[in-house]
Amino acid sequence: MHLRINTLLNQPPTGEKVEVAGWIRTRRDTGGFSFLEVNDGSCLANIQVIADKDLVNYEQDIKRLTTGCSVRIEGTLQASPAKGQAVELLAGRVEVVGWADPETYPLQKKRHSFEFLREITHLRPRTNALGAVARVRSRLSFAVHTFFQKRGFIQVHTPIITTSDCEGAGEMFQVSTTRPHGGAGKAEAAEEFFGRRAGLTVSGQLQAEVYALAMGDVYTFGPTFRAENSNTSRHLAEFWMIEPEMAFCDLRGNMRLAEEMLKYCLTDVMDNCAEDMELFDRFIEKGLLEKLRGVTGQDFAHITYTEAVERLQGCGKTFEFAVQWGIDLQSEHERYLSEEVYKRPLIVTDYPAAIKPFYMRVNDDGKTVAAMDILVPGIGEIVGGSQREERYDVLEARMRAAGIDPAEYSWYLDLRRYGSVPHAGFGLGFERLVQFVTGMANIREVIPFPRTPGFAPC
RNA sequence: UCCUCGGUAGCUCAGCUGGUAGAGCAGGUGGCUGUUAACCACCUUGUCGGCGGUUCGAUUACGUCCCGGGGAGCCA
Repeated sequence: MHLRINTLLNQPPTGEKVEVAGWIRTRRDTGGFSFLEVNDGSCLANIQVIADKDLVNYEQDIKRLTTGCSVRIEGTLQASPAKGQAVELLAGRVEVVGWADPETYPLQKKRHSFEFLREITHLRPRTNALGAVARVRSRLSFAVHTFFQKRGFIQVHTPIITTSDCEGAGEMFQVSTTRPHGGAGKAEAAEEFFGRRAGLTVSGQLQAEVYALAMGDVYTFGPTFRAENSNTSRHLAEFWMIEPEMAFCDLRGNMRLAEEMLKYCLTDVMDNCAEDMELFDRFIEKGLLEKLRGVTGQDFAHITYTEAVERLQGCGKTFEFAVQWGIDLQSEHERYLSEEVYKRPLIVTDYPAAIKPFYMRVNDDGKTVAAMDILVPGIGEIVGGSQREERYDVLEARMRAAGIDPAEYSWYLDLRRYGSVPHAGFGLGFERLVQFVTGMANIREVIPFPRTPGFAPC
């Protein structure tokens, strides 16, 4: 039975016989033996293996080992006489499990550009940076669940195939069993598998509300799909979203939860992925750890949309797009506020009703809604949420005003007809969180298999 | 989708005003008693993103399409 390298590296060199299994990163020959750097993905560090020339297969196997070969090695853990590692493995047996022809294997023992690695999506987790991203992503996911579970939230698996659009959330991918050219002019809707138009979910929020109004505090954490033709370093056609929804909760409670959750996740990752975070801090974004500690160490800033507009109009800075009440804040405005004015996460609340979806609760002024966006330096909007409209009449009127047929959403309106309560929730793009935590510039590097317009290789 | 900059060896890039290309790394061979971006010597590698036109001749200038970077819109 082999041991994971991360556990081995944390063991004292007892001289015990152990086995590791992993992939060769580099081989260095020195006179009578070779150094092998073996990585198994359990941690950033490799284990250094000493393979002596007296090993039976030294000439025919070990001296032919190159980057990417898989090996199984039995040996004794010993203290390393040289600097660079505390322990090393003195090999007693080196078995080559799978060769990797160096003439064609694309990965080298040097740095590659992320653009190049994206072309070999299936091999890139074998690199330091992408491996670190994978571990941090996994830990973050765990932290999200831990955070909610500790607070008694119930996880709800909302549907991936849905027939209700979450208005304002972007274009849906259609789900259909009918072939594009096989319709032969028949009534297509009647042939639909679900008897009506269906698509991949753009948000689990509406269904999460269903369970919030039965179970109190719930959350969803699953894949989400947007058929938008957006080509940026912050957008994916398939991404993961975290959406808590709380009954008997207002915007204030919603904001508090979002802030606590972000702080919990950042702290957890810094505590549990120190080695990987060190890599990001050194090579990906200088000052990353300081930035993250700045987020966990102070309260988020708060400003209303109206105050933000006044502030932007009076700041003396000229923007490409003019700032005017009633028009949504542009990226440049959000960046200015979070990066230059506050220099920390900023929560903007109470947006004009006209630019927000129908389900957001109308404030007493009749012009704004109880919405909140959390803007984070470098990423922009990372959280979007609101208190939901719990008043039947107001909600129905808002739906009609938005051109939505209330009959289509009768199930949603029923939640207000029977035992309605004030409730609130938010959506957090998981990949944007991973981006913020790792400092990775492009969102395509923080999801294992990115999907963007024209790109879905495997 | 729009603006903008790019696409040259396996990778990262150089190539002035049109005359079919080069450096580092990687890879191969040999050397080296502890290396860790190993080191030293020698060697190999190209439909110059695709297509079309201009030209005696296009990697270079033109048109178009594809892909990537940066920015914008949409948003998470």
